[in-house]
Amino acid sequence: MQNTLPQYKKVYEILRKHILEGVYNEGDLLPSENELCLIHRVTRPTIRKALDRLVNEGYIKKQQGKGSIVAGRPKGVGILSLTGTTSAIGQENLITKIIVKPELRQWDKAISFSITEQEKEAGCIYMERLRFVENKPVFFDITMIPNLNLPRFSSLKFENRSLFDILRTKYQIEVIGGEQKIQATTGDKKLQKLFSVDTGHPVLQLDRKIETSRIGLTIYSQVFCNTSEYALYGTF
Amino acid sequence: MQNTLPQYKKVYEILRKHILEGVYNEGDLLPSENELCLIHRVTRPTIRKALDRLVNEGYIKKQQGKGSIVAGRPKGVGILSLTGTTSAIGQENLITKIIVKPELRQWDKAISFSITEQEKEAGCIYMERLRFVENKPVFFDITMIPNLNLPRFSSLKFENRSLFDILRTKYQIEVIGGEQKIQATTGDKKLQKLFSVDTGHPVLQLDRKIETSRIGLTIYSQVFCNTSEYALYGTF
DNA sequence: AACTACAACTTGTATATACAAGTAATGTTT
DNA sequence: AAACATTACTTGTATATACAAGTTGTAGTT
Repeated sequence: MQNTLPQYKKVYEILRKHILEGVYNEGDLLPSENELCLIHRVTRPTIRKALDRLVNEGYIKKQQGKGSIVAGRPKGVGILSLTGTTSAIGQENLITKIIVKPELRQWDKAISFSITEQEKEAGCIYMERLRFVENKPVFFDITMIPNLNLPRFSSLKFENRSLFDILRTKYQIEVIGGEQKIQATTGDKKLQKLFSVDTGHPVLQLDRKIETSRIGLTIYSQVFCNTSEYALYGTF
Repeated sequence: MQNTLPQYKKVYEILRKHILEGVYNEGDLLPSENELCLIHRVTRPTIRKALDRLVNEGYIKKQQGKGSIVAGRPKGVGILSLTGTTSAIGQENLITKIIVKPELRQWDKAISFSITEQEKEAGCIYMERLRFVENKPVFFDITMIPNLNLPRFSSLKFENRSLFDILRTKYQIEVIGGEQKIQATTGDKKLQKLFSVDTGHPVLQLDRKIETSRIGLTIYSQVFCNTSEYALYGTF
């Protein structure tokens, strides 16, 4: 039997999708909470829980006496404050090429965060992806996930879906926090080739440790960005 | 009669204060939701609303069946999500040298955000500061503030105080949001000299536009970081 | 025409209740 | 002693209800 999502999450997913797909546009009012109750056949506290989350993530703003105003694309979602590359750039502009398909391997020695014994034993699902913005390689992502109870994960298709979308919808795993280090470096030979740049070209490097709602499941990610044409952008 | 805070906010304020003051320490469990109900004489949904906020801001983490675990330090600090350099590094480790004292001048052409007519007319208070971490130059800040009703600003001492502390305490101006661009570059000659690095040394560059609670007052800032020894660190 | 008061909406806060689901310690059986 | 089942906790989800407070349009008054 499939884990059924709680109602408020279902509503959240639907509304979020509708906002992203333009069913509601920036400045529009969502249906009132009472209307949403009727539409989704739940009570107001449940609707409000879904809306709270949309507010938190910047999809809508609420105004007492007026309604829920659609803010458009999520704000505050530059790659700096968020977890995924996709959410930072927007799915439509981002083409992904898998360099290394998800595979089980030992943990890389070069990881800049320390991992637990449990993670070490479980091994690591490793993947490398190169992401293109307007047909130019801009991001190179290395993702490492401990192999803990993620059935059929390696067989999933990542081409143009966000890793975190998949985790959220398929496994009910959500990001609850994390830490990151950021620095300017000169990429190594491999990176220079991937980005088609000269030796000494400055590259942005982000090392991230991303905690999830599943206990013990921490995702490690390393992102390199060629910022010479596309600077990272974010709000706060 | 003073605006009374809603109950869930009162509870939030109390718990937050207790966490910051060490009444509860990192790893401790908060009293259970039912205990908190008795303590604060409210019902569970009210307590849960207060806890939700603490979770959102990273003060606690919840685990079903177990309890609310105190996470300790406030999250979301770190230069990437915050406004000032001081708040990211901590005042005690940061020594500041003024390269260009606050002076009135025309706006720099090189500013990477567009400014309004009003700002242009008012002119710009310009300053440059070099910041040392453990006696090594790590940050170079350029700050530009429109000259709008900030009496005696130029005569203030900035040596070891945060700009934003001064704005808050002297002028009651607070940061309400902003946007930033971040990229990896190779610094120019001037920067290489300031940082004592070779040509081609990668440097992190942040361009920021910081909105304040005073209408029309937007602060523009450019920060260069030599991340070769001190990577920027942040949580989210 | 301009203002006022009201009515009908909206979201915000709070209570009371119920059951589901996860955790941990305890007691029982093997 | 080890494995299992029970129990008493914890947080998670959901409903039903009530009233407060802010917004907006409308009808009535000046």
